[in-house]
Amino acid sequence: MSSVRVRFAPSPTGELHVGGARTALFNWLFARKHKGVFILRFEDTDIERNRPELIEPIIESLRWLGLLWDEGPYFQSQRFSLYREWAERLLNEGKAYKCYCTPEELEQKRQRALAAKQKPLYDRRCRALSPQDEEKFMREGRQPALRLKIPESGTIIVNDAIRGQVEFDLAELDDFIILRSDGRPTYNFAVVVDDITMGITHVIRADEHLNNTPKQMLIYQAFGHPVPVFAHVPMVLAKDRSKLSKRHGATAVFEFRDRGILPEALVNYLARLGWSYGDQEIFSREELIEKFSLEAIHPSAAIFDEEKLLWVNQHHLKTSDPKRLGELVRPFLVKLGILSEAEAHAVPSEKLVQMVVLFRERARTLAELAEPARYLFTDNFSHDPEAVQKFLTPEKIPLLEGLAGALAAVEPFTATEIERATRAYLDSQGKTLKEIAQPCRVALTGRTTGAGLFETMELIGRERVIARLRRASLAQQPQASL
RNA sequence: GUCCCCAUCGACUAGCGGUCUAGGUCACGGCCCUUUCAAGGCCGAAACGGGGGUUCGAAUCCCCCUGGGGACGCCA
Repeated sequence: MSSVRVRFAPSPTGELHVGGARTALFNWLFARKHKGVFILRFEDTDIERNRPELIEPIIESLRWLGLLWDEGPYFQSQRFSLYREWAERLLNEGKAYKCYCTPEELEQKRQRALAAKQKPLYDRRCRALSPQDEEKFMREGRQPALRLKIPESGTIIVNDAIRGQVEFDLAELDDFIILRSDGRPTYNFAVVVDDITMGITHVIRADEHLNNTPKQMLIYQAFGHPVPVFAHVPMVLAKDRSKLSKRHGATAVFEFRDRGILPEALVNYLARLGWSYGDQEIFSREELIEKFSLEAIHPSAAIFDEEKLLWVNQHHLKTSDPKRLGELVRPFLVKLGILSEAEAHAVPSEKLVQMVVLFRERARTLAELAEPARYLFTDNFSHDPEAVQKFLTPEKIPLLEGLAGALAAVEPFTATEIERATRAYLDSQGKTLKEIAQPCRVALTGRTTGAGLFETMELIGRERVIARLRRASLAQQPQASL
C-alpha cells in the first residue's frame, strides 16, 4: 500500500475561516487515519492580493485546532523557478504554446462573450502563429504567456471519492494559461506541479474546485503523470444559505477561540458538519481518526449552526480536565474586565478548579464559565434590580442578618458545614430553606441564577459572605452595590 | 447565458428497494427532578421539493421540472 500524502493549501488572502478549517481537518483526519503525511502549503502566487501578515495567523489557527502538519509549510512564491522549468518542458514538447494576446484584448473578448450570453473561451488565435507574427509581437515588446494545448473535443471524467464520476465536455474548456507573461505560474498549474512533486496521493479540497479538476487533469496528462484521488467536500454555508462571509458574524477560527470555544469542540462540530458516523454526536480526536472516512462525507452543502456548536462545546466543557479548564478560563478573567492582569495571575489554581467544577454544567463557553468570578473573587458586581425587588424584601432582611451571625462560627467553612449550620439556624427560626435560598443568593451574587448555594458560599469565603448578608438591606436602595 | 454540484424535520444528519406508522442530535414546547439556573430523565411538535417512469414494492434507482450553491480570469 503506497503511503497517503495529503495537503492543505490555503491562500493568504484572509483569515482561516470555519470552511477552510474543516477542509484542513478532513485532510488531517485522513492522513492520521492512514498513517500518512499531512502537508501545509501556502498558495501565494498572487502578489497583489497576497497578505503575508496573514500567514502567521493561519498557522496559529491550525496549531490551536491541533491540526499539526508533518511537512512544510511550503510557499509557492518560493518555487517560481520550478514552475517555469516545468512549463518550459511542456513548451519544448509542443504541449504548450506562447500567447501574445494582451490582458486587455482578452478581457474585451471576455466581456463581449458574456454580454452575448456566451461562454467566454479563448479563441486559440496564438496556437498557430506564423514566425512573422511572432517576430512582430516581439518587436512590439510583448511578453508572451504560456497556454496549454488541450484537445478540442472529447470528454474528461473526474473520478471523485465523494461525488462519483463527473463528466466534462472538453468543448467547455479552452487553452488556458499556465504561465503568466511575467513568468509566474497560474493557480491550476502551480497546484499540479506541486501536487506531483510533493507526491500528493489524495486531493481533498472544497467543492468550488471541482470545475478546476478537468483542467488540472489535463496538466497531469501533459506530464504523463497519473492523477491522484480527488475528493471534493461540500461547502459550509451561512444561515441564509449563502457563502459564509464577514457579514454573517463569526466565521474565523480565532473568533471562536476568543469567545471561549474549546478547540476539540470546534473540531468535533466541524467534523460532524457534513460527515457522520451513525447517530454519534460527540467524538474525541482519537475517535474521529479511527472512524473517519471520505465515503461517509455527505455530498450536500451544510449550514453552520452556532447553537449546535455551543451545545457541543458545553459537552466538552463538562468532560474536560478541570485543571486545564481553570487555566483556560484565567485569561477570560482579564478579557471580561473582571480582574486585572496581576489579580488574575494571583488567583490560586485550586480556586479556578473549584469554580470550573461548580459552573461548567451551566456554561456553554469559557467566557460564560469565567463570569461568576465577578462575585466569587471580587466585590465589583452589581445587583440585578429586579432580583432585589423580588427577593430582598424587608421581612427577609433580619433572616439574612441572622444567618450571617450563624455562619460566623462555622468551622471549617465548607459547603457541608455551611449547609448544616444554615439548616440548623432555619429550624430555630421555624423557616424553610426555600424561603431564604433565593434572597440569600441575590444578596450574595446579585442575581437569581447560579450553582448550589452552599458550594457558592464556600467559594466566596466567610468574610465576604457575612459582609454581604449583613449589608443585604443596602442593596434595596437604587444603584446600591456591595 | 453555458457548464458543474446538491436536494429527508427550522438546522446537522441516519436511511444505501421491503425491517419507515422515516431514527438520532441541536433548537423549540410540556412534564419530572430541584434552594435558583443549568445539567439529567420522560413526552411532544416537526421532513422524504414537485411530476413522470422502473419495480410485486421506492425516501432509496432513472428522467424532467423547480429550488439552492459553485464555476466560467495572465484570482486562488
